[in-house]
Amino acid sequence: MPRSFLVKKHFNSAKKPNYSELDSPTVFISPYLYKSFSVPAIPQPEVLSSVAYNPITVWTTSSLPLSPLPSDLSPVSGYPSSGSASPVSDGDERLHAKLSETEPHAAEAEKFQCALCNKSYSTYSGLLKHKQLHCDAQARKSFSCKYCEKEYVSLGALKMHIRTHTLPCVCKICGKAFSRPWLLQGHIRTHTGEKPFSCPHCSRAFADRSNLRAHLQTHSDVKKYQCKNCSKTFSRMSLLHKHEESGCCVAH
DNA sequence: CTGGGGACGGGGCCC
DNA sequence: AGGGCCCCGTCCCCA
Repeated sequence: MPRSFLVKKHFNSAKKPNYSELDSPTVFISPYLYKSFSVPAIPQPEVLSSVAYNPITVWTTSSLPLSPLPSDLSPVSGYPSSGSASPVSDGDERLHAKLSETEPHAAEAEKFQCALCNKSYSTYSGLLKHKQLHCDAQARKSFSCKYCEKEYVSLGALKMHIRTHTLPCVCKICGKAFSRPWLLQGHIRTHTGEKPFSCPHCSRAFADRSNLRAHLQTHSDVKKYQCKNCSKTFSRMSLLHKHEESGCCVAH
């Protein structure tokens, strides 16, 4: 289940909360976040610099079946290089890697399932965290959000969640508010035009790392998301979903 | 209609 | 424990 399905959505005009109605104190982002204003030139962050990529990667069907991104897209965790037909997050790979090191029984079990909600996790620690944040909360004292119906077993988790309501990080330029400082940082780039994440294959640059990742898919003949029926591939899951819903695949 | 970009949210992990 | 960062995923908009 996509994580974002758990998230409260704002549609159309309602997508943008009326920040003036928020009753919690607003904390303007600290000035250091604006340091980049004086640097219009596009820096190359270490994590996505051209150095981090293979100089030119020709993504062909034979060389990169379904995960045609450079394996070293992110020097932190690496990009999924699995040939699996279904997208596998590098987070999963990290978990699996950790699994093999610390969870000897996980290899056989494959998954750790919550007895209460049946949600599965690839690591025991993941399951534990899930139970702490969600299911065990049902049986223990929980911290309830005053803005919605969500409950958390830890105050920290609740505080983090409440930020999505209070949006304490406010853009000094346009007044738009965000739940987390780094979201504001990304937003500020829309004002400054800063696009630190450059595509190694074309001249495009992006303000958002995730958008660069999606863009990289467009350079691939075989993209990450494949239709099970006609084998056509798509750069984004949403496009695959549209494709499937369009009735292309009769069998579907 | 399709594909791509912009923007943003939450979970997971690390420090 | 809490904050920061990364990643995945989604929605909206536009060409």
